[in-house]
Amino acid sequence: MPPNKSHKHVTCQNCLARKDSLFCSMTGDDLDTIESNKSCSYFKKDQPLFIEGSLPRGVFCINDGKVKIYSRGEEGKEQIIHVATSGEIVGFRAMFSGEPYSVAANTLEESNICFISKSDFLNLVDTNSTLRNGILKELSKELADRASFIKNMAQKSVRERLAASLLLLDDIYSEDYINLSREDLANFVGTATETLIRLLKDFKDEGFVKTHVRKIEVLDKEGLIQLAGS
Amino acid sequence: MPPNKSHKHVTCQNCLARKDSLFCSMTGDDLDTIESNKSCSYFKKDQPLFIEGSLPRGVFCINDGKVKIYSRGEEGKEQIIHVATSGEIVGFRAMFSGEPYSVAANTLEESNICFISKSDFLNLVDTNSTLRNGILKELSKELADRASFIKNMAQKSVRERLAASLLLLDDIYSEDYINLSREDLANFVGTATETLIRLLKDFKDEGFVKTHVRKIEVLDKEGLIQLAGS
DNA sequence: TAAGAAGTATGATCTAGATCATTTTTTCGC
DNA sequence: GCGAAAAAATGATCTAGATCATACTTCTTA
Repeated sequence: MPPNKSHKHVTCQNCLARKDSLFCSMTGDDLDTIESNKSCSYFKKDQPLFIEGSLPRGVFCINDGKVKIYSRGEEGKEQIIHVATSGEIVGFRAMFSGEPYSVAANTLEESNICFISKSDFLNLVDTNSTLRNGILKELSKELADRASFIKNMAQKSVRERLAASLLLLDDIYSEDYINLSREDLANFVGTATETLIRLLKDFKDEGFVKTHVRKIEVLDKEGLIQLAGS
Repeated sequence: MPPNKSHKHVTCQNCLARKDSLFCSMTGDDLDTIESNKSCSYFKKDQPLFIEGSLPRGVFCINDGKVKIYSRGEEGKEQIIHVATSGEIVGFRAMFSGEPYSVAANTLEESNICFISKSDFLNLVDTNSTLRNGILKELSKELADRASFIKNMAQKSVRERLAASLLLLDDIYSEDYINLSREDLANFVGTATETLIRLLKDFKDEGFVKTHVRKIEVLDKEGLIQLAGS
């Protein structure tokens, strides 16, 4: 029986996730404003935060849980762009572009997620230059990440990409085992589910990972780094 | 004989490219500051603006010409992420992230490009909120573009990607024919040069494009849109 | 706790596209 | 304008990985 996360109200002041987030340096006053205007909800597994094409009303702040950011191709196949975890703020890109969401976001597991309205968030960004600089920095880093994502997609084999993805996910899941369905993992790596399953089996046989039913334990980081290449 | 662009000094005030750029709304004072601090140079074809891993000293503002933004894979193969044209400001991502360039930039043809130092640029961003918002918007849009780039890479065939790329480049080269080497085009589409050449031949046979030696004229936009899919 | 559904696994087959080799065309420095 | 070198084109071959079919396992929930 998994620990029941269910709903619990977390105040911004006490939010443990905040220290890892863009809001880490937020001062008393700003924090109070957000705290009194935010709403906090419990999400079950695989619930949408927003869908592709809809208009953003605010940003989501992950207190606890995991969220996949993805885009759906013509035949409905998802490409997962990012897996967000506690402390991350999701959906602020569309806040600035003024355009509808170009991606969708769903919870990957039970999660506690707060919501801050567009106006509250934009006010904050406008008045708090530390936050603003943090956001510029964050956007820039993501842009760099995506450039290398594109390069890997174009030039690396599925085997190499799987190794790189497992390392990345191992970081995101930190002390836990990686907990994604084979299909989600395939959609992150950018391959067919069957291919992913076969390669994962190879990785097991070669001692890089161990599976606990659907969860994946990384055994040999060094080996995977080797395999993933530059 | 191509028109000789060679060096010409352009003032920010008279810069025709500015109206399409992030600097479009810049006011007299800010403009004067930049004008007196910028430097303006003529670049020959295939000269680097900056290389992967080096530290940024400022941003580049394309007055006239084309610049490829790319990243090099293990075996040296380039993945072109973006082709920048007049009015675009190149290299401002790394300005905010505080990290070395994660990509490189080279001219694709003779170009006139101005340089604005890091401190001048950051000052401007800090004091000019219109510019700042423009930059946030621009970063966000690029992030969305790259998400769809990733999806296309993962899910579309080379044929579909070539169609999409030609449409994109046709826009960038606006009134001119697309002018990229087959190798650069292949590195943009994310395929082998031979494969690109073969597919381009198919496109010629099917009447979508016409080639003028190395230059490519798009004949049937609608057809390419059809082919490129969503 | 049983049955259905969803997820995982494996096998067989097929092809888009990479790779290597060679020829032809274009470009560019002298 | 000429010769070398780079770029473009074409042909032959090979394989990573997609797709389709089916079976097995693990979750759900009645």
